[in-house]
Amino acid sequence: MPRPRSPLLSRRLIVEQALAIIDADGLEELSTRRLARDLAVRAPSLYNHFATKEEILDAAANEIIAGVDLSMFGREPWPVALTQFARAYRAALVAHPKAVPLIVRGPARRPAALRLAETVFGALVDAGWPRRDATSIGAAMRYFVAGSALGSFALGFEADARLYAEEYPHLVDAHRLREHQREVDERAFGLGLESMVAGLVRRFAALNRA
Amino acid sequence: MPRPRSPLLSRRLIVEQALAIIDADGLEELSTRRLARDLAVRAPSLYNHFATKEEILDAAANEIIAGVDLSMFGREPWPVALTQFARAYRAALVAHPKAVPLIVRGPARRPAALRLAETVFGALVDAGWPRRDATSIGAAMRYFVAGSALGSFALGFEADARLYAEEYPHLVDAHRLREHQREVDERAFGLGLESMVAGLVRRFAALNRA
DNA sequence: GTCTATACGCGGATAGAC
DNA sequence: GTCTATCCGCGTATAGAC
Repeated sequence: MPRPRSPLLSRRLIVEQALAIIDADGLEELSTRRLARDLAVRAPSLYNHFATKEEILDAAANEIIAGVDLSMFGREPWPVALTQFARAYRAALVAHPKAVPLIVRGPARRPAALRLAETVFGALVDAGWPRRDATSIGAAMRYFVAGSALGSFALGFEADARLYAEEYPHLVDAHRLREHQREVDERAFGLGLESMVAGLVRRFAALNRA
Repeated sequence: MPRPRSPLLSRRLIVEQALAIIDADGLEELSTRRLARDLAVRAPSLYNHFATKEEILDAAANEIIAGVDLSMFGREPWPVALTQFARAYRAALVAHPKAVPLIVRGPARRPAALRLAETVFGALVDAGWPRRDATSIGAAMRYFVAGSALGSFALGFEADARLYAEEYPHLVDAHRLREHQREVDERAFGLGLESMVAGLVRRFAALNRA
């Protein structure tokens, strides 16, 4: 098949299909050959739209971050906005759990990720936080959200009860964590998030007393 | 070279070299060929000691977790112990930052990781935390520590000042984050950790008042 | 029972025809 | 702008020397 009348591919089509493959079968299964096959072309054609596979992954990561709701900043008091943001951030990552390793690399030059950083940092500074603390809070949020979305805590344990029974007495019920995976992970995220924000509120008050 | 008099390889040697390669050049560079070359053997020889490459990675992950100090539990009040543990946990992961994706998978059947879970969970329950909350706290700690060790916040930003100047006014100084990477990331971890523990102390007090 | 030699299939990427 | 052909390196698997 020589050059077609109208392009068979586009950056948008490629990114969409890449995300679909990642969501369905994981990052390891995303190969240029597989991606091309699902788009009904040959692998080298992809290189007319992206210089490397890396660029395709970068575009997919930007797409995910672009979906994070940031509208609470400037509309809610900072502790409320921060909590809502963390939940929205986590929701976006959990919607594509197999793509999380991509996002953890940082904003780099991805527009959506830079806009997110700008918004969160700006809102905290506007609320009265020192710039240095605002940076720390933004970073801490990313640590916690990314860590929670990267890998389930509950799924890290085997379903085999005998594994724990003898040697790990406190973990006698650990084999049941998998059954309640969603609930266990969301409860842990909620507890950690609320605790961290409560601690920040205390610190903010102490800061303004001084 | 036929069969040598004494074995050239051992599980310990292989795991040590694997960690050295990961630390030096990253997970992607760890191939069986590279690993074998650095050990002065041929790649297939590795399969006499490990069934798959996956098993080698698993053993490396266990080695890292085995280095986490847990002695503070049962010796310090739980808020102090939890804080010290989180710092020790992070230190172990930061010593092998490129191996963090391995550890985030959870304890599975790795003895050192199971011992860690057993110790942390047991200490919290012994201190008076409900089992469900103790699970959440253990999970939240893992989220935060893994997220912080997985990828630097500071290094996620480019050193190019022009990237931020026009479109992201609040990020005018973001290009300098890289210069102070260690300090920025450690300060953020400390702020998040102290805030979370402070919030947990509050919650614990409320729990015991009820 | 440990290592060597060798082969297979698949990965990312490039050159050049059309 | 997509194709064919091709390169190199990866993990895996098996046969056989000793």
